[in-house]
Amino acid sequence: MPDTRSYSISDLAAEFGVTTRTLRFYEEKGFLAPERRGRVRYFSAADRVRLRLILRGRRLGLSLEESAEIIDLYQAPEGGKRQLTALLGKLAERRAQLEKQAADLAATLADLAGVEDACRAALADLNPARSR
Amino acid sequence: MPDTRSYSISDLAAEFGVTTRTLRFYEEKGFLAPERRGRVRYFSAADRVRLRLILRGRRLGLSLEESAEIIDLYQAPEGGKRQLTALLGKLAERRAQLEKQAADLAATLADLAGVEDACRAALADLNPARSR
DNA sequence: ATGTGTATTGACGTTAACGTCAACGTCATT
DNA sequence: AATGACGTTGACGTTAACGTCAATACACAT
Repeated sequence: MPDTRSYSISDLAAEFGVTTRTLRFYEEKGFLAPERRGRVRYFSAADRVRLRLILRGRRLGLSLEESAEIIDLYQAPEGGKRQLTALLGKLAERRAQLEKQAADLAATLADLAGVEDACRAALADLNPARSR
Repeated sequence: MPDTRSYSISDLAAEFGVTTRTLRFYEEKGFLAPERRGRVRYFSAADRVRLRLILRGRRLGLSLEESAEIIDLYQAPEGGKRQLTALLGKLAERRAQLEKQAADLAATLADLAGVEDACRAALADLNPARSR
């Protein structure tokens, strides 16, 4: 069974720690497309996954546009040689960017680790009794 | 010699690929504090390093405030036990956030790698002659 | 003296990503 | 019939991080 359950707007909002306004905004901008019965929104499991990915992108500092573009790549292994080659190009671009970001991240973490060490050393110096 | 050279605003802008407006904005907000002779700005090597760190933070999706806070941590291993402990707390927070980001990044890269594989497979399928 | 280049300070404009109302409908309870 | 809980659509407000002028200053070369 393909998980036929649906989620209300406040279900999803609560689960992911965003406001309903955010979800309506995402729909308005085309980043989400929940089913509509009357005016009411019903989010599917697929919508939920998509939201999760969008928020992951957000935590990475990507714009909603960028997140959406990447997510669309996930669904795209179709088309002729031309399309596939173009897709590979886009993937390479993204990968390069994300890998640069990973490098920046590693550098920052290393810097913080350095400070943390110095900090512990200073603390130990300050209280030589119970070192460790 | 402690690298006594100084940089003009457009020097730095060109080197880091930002506009002079950006640098003035950073000063206005207190993220940079170049020397002033008359009205003209002279950026030191230290200013340059700080800018580099700010931009690194920016690439990570941090706000300027956040970058500045982190950078200030770098200069902070001073003060009494109370200060040091507080600093360690902040460092732990930051590290947690950045490590979550690293996880998100890894997941995204893995997803992209999956698409890339599928894409290559599709291409190979499409042209069985010269595989590899 | 006139231009050319680089610097400055306002000051208003812009975009993304929502926040914050207001005004309203619907359904289940009380 | 009224109260709440949840949903809806506008529509205007907000913040960060600059962009985009305009007007001005200063140094130097022609």
